[in-house]
Amino acid sequence: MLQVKKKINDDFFSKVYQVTKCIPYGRITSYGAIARYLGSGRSARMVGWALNVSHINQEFIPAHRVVNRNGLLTGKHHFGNSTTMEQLLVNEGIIIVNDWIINFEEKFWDPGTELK
DNA sequence: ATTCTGACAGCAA
DNA sequence: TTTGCTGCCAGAA
Repeated sequence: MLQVKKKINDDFFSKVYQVTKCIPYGRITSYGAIARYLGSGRSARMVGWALNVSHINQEFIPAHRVVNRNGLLTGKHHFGNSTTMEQLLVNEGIIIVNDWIINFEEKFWDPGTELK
């Protein structure tokens, strides 16, 4: 059918939510890692897009644990207050200085490796 | 229907 | 090395 309405519930977004919700406490990952895990390595933008609408989701999505591959809190501005994301991460043991995750590699959590 | 944008990432110059 | 463009997919105007 032409009008096959894609259900967001079973879409790329949902996968992003699943993976994101699987991120353990005190761990972080990158958009690219998630995108790669989903099969589209270069569709990292979609991951960010999904997280953008994740706040509409009923479940709490630890989107603050998802940063770009540089370990920079690029999406901190989308958490209401610019400090919310940083606060949450710092609260989980992530060391952040000037929006940069110092122990990024240390706390990095790869869905493709950790999750299966 | 077409165009632009978007919480990225990779590659080229 | 740094800067900039392109690719990716989906949604909004």
